[in-house]
Amino acid sequence: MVVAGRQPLSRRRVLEEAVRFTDREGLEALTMRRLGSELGVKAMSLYNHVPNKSALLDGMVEVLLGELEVPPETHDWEERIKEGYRAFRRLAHEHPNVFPLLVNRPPDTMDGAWLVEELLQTLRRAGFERETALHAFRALSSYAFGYAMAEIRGFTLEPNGSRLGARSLSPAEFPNLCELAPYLEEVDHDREFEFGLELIIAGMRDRS
Amino acid sequence: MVVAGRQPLSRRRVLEEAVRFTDREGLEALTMRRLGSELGVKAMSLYNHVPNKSALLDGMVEVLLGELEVPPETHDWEERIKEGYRAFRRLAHEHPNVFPLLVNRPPDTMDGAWLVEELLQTLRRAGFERETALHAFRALSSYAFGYAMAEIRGFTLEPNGSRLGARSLSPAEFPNLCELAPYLEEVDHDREFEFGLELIIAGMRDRS
DNA sequence: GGCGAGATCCTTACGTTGTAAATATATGGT
DNA sequence: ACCATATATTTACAACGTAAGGATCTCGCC
Repeated sequence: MVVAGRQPLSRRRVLEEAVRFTDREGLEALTMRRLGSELGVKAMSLYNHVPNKSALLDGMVEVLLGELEVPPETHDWEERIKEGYRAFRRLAHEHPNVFPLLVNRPPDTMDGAWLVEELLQTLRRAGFERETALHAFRALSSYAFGYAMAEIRGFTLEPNGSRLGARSLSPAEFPNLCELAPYLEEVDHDREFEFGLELIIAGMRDRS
Repeated sequence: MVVAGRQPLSRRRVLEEAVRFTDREGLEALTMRRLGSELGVKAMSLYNHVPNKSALLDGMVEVLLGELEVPPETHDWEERIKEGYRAFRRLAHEHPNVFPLLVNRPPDTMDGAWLVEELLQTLRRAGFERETALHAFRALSSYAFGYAMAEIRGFTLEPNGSRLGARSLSPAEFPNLCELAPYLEEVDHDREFEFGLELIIAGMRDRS
């Protein structure tokens, strides 16, 4: 007799739990044993649904990109482009510990391809020619990815460590940095992201 | 009597060998034992010069940024900005296996701060006000970092896997992507990077 | 109802990893 | 010559990914 028979494990359930768990505990806490126990199962059981850990991580990226919302068509190409990258950045906010997996594993899923297709189409319809559209697309993508990663892990170039926090730099040597120090932490990232997006699109406007 | 007494190990020597080794063999091949043996020493000896592996990686980032060439002043702010980010991107090319460490460990070194200071100064002198300069700086940095990472590890959004290489997408569903498929691989990245840089700077030009 | 096959899960075990602890060796100042 | 300090080694441990083999569950078919 079954009380509340544990619903059978499946690839999807494993992947989704992996994402949930990683959101909660961080990537380096994600081990096969830990994930197994989270699902009420021993580590080796996971190998029935996933060939190895690397494939597990791939699958998590798949789940991540599955949540990507491709924006509906609009008459305004600029707004559509922006919406697309906003949705991309939103992924980083919703899954800050999973998003960085994109660094090591460019996706193999259709979900990412859909967004790309829509963005490229939007650019082509806006009048950009083939290669210009590709270059612009990649500029925007690099920016959006770089910015989202910076929000999660810190800006790569800025000294934000404890040892060298901007307030310990001598204002004589680093006047501009020190002048900005108070702002560095409390910037409204939504606005800042929009600023950069607008910057690039303004540059494109000149060309179309 | 000393034949060719092994020069004494030191933090610098450890870090530099770690970078050299990682350049050659990749990040996941870098283990304490392996690095030790590369230096003619057992793993535990390294702990005399580095408190743990995480600190070793931090040190490698330090070495990486130490190679950053801050461009000399010019009268042309646009050119100076470009030179700065070119130098940053060059790091990725010279140490493709070390550069990605920047993702997890924003630097604690002065070397990075120098570039930031120079870039901010250049922007201020070009007439941008404080916060605009910061936003623009971050837009450029995000772009440059995102692009460099994409060169190393693949563009995050583009389907470039084996399963889903662009040529296996149906042209009916993905006309724009398929149309571009032949170009995706053989783009001149130098040119493309410059294109994006110019795009952002053009956007800034409108504002100053 | 019962049986057999395939899917699912568990146990055990192995090699590797980072690193703590204790020990040994070399070096340099007095 | 001697000792303090810095450096190197040995040994050991817990945690990791996962191979191999055995146990158990599930479900279609007689």
